[in-house]
Amino acid sequence: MAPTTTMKRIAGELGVSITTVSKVLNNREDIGHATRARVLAKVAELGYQPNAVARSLTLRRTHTLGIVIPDLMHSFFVEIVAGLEAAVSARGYGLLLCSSNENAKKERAELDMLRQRQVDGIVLASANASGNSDLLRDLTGLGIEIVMIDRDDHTDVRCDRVLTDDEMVGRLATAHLAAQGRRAIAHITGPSIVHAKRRADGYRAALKDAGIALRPHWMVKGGFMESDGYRGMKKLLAVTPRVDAVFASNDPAAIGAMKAIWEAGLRVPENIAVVGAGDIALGDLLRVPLTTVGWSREDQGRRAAELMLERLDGGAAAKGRFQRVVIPPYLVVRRSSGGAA
Amino acid sequence: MAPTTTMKRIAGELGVSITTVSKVLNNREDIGHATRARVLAKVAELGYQPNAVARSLTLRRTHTLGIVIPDLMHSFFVEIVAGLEAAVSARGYGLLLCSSNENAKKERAELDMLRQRQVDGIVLASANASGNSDLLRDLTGLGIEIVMIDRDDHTDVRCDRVLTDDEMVGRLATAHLAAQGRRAIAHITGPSIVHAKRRADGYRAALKDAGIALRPHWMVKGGFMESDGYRGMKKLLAVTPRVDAVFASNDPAAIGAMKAIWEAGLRVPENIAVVGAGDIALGDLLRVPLTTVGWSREDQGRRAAELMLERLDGGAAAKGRFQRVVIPPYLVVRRSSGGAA
DNA sequence: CCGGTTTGCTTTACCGTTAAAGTAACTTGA
DNA sequence: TCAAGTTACTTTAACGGTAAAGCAAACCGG
Repeated sequence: MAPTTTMKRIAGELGVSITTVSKVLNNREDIGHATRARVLAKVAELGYQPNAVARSLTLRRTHTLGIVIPDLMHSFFVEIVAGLEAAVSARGYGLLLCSSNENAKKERAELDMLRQRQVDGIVLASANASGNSDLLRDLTGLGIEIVMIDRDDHTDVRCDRVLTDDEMVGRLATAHLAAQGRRAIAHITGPSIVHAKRRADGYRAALKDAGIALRPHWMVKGGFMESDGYRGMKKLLAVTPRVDAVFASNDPAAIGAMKAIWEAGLRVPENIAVVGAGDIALGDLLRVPLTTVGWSREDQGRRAAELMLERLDGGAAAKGRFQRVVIPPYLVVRRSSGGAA
Repeated sequence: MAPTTTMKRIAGELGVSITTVSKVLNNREDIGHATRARVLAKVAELGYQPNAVARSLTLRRTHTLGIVIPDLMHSFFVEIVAGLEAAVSARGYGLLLCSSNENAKKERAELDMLRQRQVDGIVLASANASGNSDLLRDLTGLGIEIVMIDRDDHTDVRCDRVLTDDEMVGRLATAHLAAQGRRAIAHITGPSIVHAKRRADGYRAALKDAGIALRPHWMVKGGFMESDGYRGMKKLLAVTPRVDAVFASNDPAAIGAMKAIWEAGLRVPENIAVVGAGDIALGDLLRVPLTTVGWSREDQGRRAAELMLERLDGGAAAKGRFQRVVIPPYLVVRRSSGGAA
């Protein structure tokens, strides 16, 4: 194994002190022209690379961030990670990737791991921060910056947040269906988290704006899984008069709903129009391409990175109030809502 | 900002030496029962967490691995990362995620970054290791273990490899088409890398096994992108007598091929059967579900992790010859090949 | 030509941890 | 009863780097 090139070695071979080498590498003023040149030559000759671990220890900055997401198999989070990674690596930061597997205990373990590794900051896309806000407060107390993705609760954790406007998601989806002339617009709700509740709020608000009275049984309890949408739609199909449109709380649920509709011998969008939310990848390659409301996850990741880096590297000016950045949702019209080619 | 709890602080409050605390935490034998209990109590009281950076510096082990992939937006690599992350975090290792964006220069930069951060090992899913095998040799020379994913070239880099059997991929796809009674089976090749060449070898071998003579023009140059498949199929549609099946070198190319077929007013699989390779996510939600040959990327990531950890933590026994682990491919029959429901 | 400043370097200390060597006090065994 | 362990610690040094203080030699103005 090749001997590692350290500043000590460079200093030794040149007959100067280690500090001199350090100063050259950090562009300090008080080193003479000749010495600087000699050191630089040696550095190039030996291919010296600084040891980031040692550097981190003295500087008390690792230039490393942690990202904790609930599930690596979900394209949703991966897109956030992609946006984050790009922004973060461009600024010379490393990114420690952690998956909590939707499990609060594993999340705790990952957060502890990140703490021990002395990361400068953590971006948290928590499925379930609920149990862990004590830990999060500890972390901020230790000077670890936190940016939360898609979480508007746990307001006792002092951090920036990057989220979408979930009420607008529900509004856009529902208003679009109303604009297509649908009048019996149902909603398969999500799980009991703020996001889903706000989407339902948007649904109700858009119905009202369209002058449609919300009928009983139009809102059925669902969830964020395909099977939830399937079950929810089964229930809706029993409602008379039959609904002519449904807004599912996310895309997987919408896909489940379409399956239930087809099973019942009905057609999408002719009999029932369907709109989802989330704009998942390949959504346009489905048997019936799915109309959905999305927002840029890459932006979400990128903005999270920017907030974080601003706090870490920005001047004192950056240390102001914690921010809530909202990524605006957009409507993607495809065949399932009967709205486009 | 809360004061960080260090061993020094614990030692101070207890009136013992730092080493004593260290020994307790590392379960050394030579500490008395009473002292051990006092230290442990203090550790619990102050919620002490070891500083991994300092630990890494003395131990010369960071318990951190790097993973370098070409593209985070491609589900293929993400699945590998998922398998890797699970295995690695279960063993207490951290994972630094890097994307090379299919760019040899960025890859170099990321590898340098990982070297400076003193990672114990690097898992490399290189789109283009070509230019960087010098760097890779440097890294192994420094004692950084490397595991290459899906790469069988650069044999001068001493490392383990986890790959699939690409010839078998081509064989399975082609033999399946032959088994469906197709006789004019074309192939849209991939880019000029070993993988693609081996898939083409498998294609030729399976044709031979089926007693089909390979006709000129049946093999057209393609690539791994949807547009490559589209263009390749356009060319194939001009061949007479018309082919009745096509094996595309990967799934995106197969999707492109299907689009070209539909544009020509033909049907899949009735007129032309299509098989891809890779088994990308959501492949079964396509307008015509795609028959494909896949292999478990999670396994690939997991096996990479196992090889790596075995080398890092395993006894001397593990330091033997470098291994080539082959992940077996499997056939997924869906509608596009006319083979299933 | 002498006190003070500037220039260009070195010395010392520290970041938080572990390993190796050192050392008292307390057993042993013959 | 005393040399030779054994037990339970402490001291010292090191990992690779940075920051602060120190210090000679050259330079400068009056």
